[in-house]
Amino acid sequence: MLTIGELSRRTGVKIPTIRWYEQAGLIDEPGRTAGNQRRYDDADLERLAFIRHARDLGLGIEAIRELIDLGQHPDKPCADADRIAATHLAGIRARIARLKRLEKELARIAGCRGDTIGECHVLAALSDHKQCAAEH
Amino acid sequence: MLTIGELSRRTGVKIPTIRWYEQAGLIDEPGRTAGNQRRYDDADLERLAFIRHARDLGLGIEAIRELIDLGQHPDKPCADADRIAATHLAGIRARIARLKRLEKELARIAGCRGDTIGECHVLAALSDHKQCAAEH
DNA sequence: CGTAGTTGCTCTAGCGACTAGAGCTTCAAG
DNA sequence: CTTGAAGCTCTAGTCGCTAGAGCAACTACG
Repeated sequence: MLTIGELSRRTGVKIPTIRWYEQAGLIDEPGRTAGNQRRYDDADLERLAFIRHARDLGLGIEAIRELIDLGQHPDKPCADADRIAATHLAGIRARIARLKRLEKELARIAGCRGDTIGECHVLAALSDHKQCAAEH
Repeated sequence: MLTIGELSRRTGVKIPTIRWYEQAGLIDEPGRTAGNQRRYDDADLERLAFIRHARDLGLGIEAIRELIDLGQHPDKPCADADRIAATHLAGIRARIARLKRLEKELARIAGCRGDTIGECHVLAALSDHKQCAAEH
């Protein structure tokens, strides 16, 4: 039996966040002591580690909820879980592509050789989208 | 003299967002008609285009506020504006690096060859961080 | 058994950067 | 003068937590 503090220490998830996950329905409501304190078991620990890992990989709460639901039904097709991961992967790739465009543009903008704001081309470039090499 | 709707159309910034920028102090409170409606001029248009462009490049509101302040003082050193852009660029590069690590890990995880959830390695990999090739 | 100190509880509010809606007023065209 | 579009303010909601107030319970020591 783990207190919420121990669970937090073992998973690296902060205490208020654990309670928030409970509230959001990602983890089951745990048992309570006579004095109303939460007590967790190893299943809760695993569940929370799963959530933590998925969050670290950037999955959203809704996607995690779906994955947990799937995990409850071992007979459902694996393709469902795969689709969630693949969708998320595509999202990440899109974000990388966009950030790379921004990086290019900003790298071009930064590094002003003027002295004062009046002749600063950082501000000029930000004022005028037409100075950009590409869309972003 | 532009209405808020025209300003919105010309800059691509939605009407509530323009009002929000005003509230946030990024644009000056414009003049009003006798009937209390906002009327903008070309300076407001430029300011908003600047904000829009900086936002598109991913700068935060606080950074934009600083840049606007700098723009009001043409005698200040250009290095200040440059520092903001460079800081932001570094942030973007860090985000790209992190997303690339996630991409690698997810690409490895996705593409399950099992049939049912019970034998799905997507869920297994998410449950167990030790299966990951690297930290993320 | 008493007490002190740590940990837990609930509830509320705040973050960034908007977005959406209700319910009302004003403007511009015919 | 009427109609319909566009404007106004104010409030609340988004996502994924995080922080704080004010209290209750658990644990270790004497």
